[in-house]
Amino acid sequence: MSRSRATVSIRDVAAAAGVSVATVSRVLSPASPDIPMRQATRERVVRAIDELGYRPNDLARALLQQRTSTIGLVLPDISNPYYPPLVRGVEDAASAHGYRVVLCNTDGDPEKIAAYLDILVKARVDGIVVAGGGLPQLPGPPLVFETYRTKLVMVGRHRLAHPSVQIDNVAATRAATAYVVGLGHRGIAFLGGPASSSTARDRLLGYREARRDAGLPEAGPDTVRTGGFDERGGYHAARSLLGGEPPTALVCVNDRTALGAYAALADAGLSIPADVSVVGFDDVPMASFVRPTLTTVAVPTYEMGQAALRLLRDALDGTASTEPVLLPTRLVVRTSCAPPRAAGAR
Amino acid sequence: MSRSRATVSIRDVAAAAGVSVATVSRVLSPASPDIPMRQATRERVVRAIDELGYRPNDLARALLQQRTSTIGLVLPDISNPYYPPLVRGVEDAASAHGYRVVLCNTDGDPEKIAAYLDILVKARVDGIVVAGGGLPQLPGPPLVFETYRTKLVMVGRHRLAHPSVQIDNVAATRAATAYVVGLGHRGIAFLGGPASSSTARDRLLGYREARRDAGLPEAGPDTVRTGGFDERGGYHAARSLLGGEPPTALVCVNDRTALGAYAALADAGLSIPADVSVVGFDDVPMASFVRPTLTTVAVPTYEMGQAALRLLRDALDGTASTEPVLLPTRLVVRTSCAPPRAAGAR
DNA sequence: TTGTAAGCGTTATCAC
DNA sequence: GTGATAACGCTTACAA
Repeated sequence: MSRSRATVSIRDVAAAAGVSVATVSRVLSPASPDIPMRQATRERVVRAIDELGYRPNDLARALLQQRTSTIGLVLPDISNPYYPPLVRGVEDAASAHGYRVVLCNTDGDPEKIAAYLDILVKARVDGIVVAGGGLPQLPGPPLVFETYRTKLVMVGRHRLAHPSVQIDNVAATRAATAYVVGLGHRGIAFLGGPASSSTARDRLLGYREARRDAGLPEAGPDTVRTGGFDERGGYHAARSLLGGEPPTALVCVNDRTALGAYAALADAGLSIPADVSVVGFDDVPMASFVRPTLTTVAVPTYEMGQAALRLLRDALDGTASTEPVLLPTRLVVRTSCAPPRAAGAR
Repeated sequence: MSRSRATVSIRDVAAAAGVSVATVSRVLSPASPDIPMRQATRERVVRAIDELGYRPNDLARALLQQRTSTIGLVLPDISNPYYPPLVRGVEDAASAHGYRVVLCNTDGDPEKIAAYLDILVKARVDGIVVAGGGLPQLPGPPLVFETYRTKLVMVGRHRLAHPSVQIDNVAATRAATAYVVGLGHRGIAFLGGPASSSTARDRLLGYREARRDAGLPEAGPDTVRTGGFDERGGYHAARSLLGGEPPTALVCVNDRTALGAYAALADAGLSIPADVSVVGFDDVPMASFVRPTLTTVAVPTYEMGQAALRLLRDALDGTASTEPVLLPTRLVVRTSCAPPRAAGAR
């Protein structure tokens, strides 16, 4: 009555049911069905819980059990359309196994990354999924994670001894490029992606390898335009390429870049695929709704998220390998590519 | 040495520094600078912290202080491109004020919503931001939130006595429709949005009001096509509309729907805006990169996220009003609208 | 079948 | 200036 404690705790339930806190705890325990208890007691406790609207405090439980059932998800920017499916993959798998997900947008900024990792360790998350890189730049060996038994799983390329989910960017881009080569293209440019990104570097490498496979000359600066990862970057990269003799095909570092190129091509009065063929990467939802529909490499982003959480659970069980898990990509042929106007001309 | 405790705790630091745990706590306290302490002591503690790689346990702190510095963010689906900017708005503001964000995708499913709210209460989050509705369908009065002093803030329309951030969907769609009316259009259809969504209903209402303003006949089923909120929904809605006498302008419930309509129009050999004008809603990033660029209503999504977190902080301070905070929208005129081919014909 | 009590890692209130 | 110690809300031996 006087000075009632703020919220409802297990003690209030115990008092209301006329039992000890241990008994209440037993009713709430996951092993409850196996715990011998008088039926009447159990019912009294359940009733008290209902009436008081009691919700057990997970903090206290976590403190005792040394696990929070919480994981951190660290990525550059959820606004990048590449990430939402990944996030859902992680979250769906996480919630299916009783984990909560703390979202951390870092913009790829090493300082923000470091700050978030610190926060997550202090929150004693059971594990952390890191997508989009940025970790290798961390100062010093991250033994903090060992100290607090925080498991790390990476999505994408990295140089650390942690489990990871990846795709073969080199092979996928090589195959995508080979596809336009097979269509008869020779003037093939590569568009977008900052050199600072290992993903972009891998895709560029795949493009170079495909050129070599096809006996095309080494790609020079005239056929490779680096830039951003987004529509704007693709737009400007494509524009700058259209100045000289325009290529007949564009291999883009990702779909956003490709969609930016679509806009640049339209503005230049060039038609896809009659004048220029375009290939993307990622297969974002828009890829099948632009016209012409975009031929692109489908990345199993959602599945990568799921796989990352599975790896995290394995790591928590002590049964995780640091051997990267490679998920398959697939070239989705749609309508943005066609043979060049005058195949073989020149 | 023997049976060393698993992780490093404040006690280990105290032992290493040869002080009491209270002293370590004082060094770590936010008020540390104001606490009188011998410089040498402080230094010894700091050194011990560094050497042991100690990170204070936020759970223990939270348990004691009755606040977790964590908030829940409940929304239908992060994969819906409308949400990422909102999420970033919330998260940026949250992290700026020391809050962690737990992400909860519900697919709008009442059961998932209820389950997540329960989880969040058990996690003793300080507050919850609910976007995308679905709450009113919860069974019974949510007095659990009162019991555990969990503050709720809504983004979008709702019928609950909680603070909220909203936009005026009716007025915005009315203005957008008035814009195409002003261009001379009379055959104006409304596309997409399930009737179950209050947002969709509001936008439809705005469309109807604009028709009335313009002296157009009440919209019948032939001019209103409900459906999904996404590209697919827009595509099919537009297709079904193109059967009879096609409208000269399409007012779409959102940009995804509009982009779906773009595809349907292209497939039907109709050109935008020569044959049909299109207006969207939301101003997602793609809107300025499709060709023709999409005329649409810009929604300050990121700012809404920020505002939601501000409201949550106000609520935690006890200084929040349940009066909805209305953020302004803006019609962004681009190139998807033009006067109808034969203005006034018929 | 149920209760008592120790302890998870902190902070805050007293003493000294 | 610094140190004991009692909470915070729970789970889990161990007793009864």
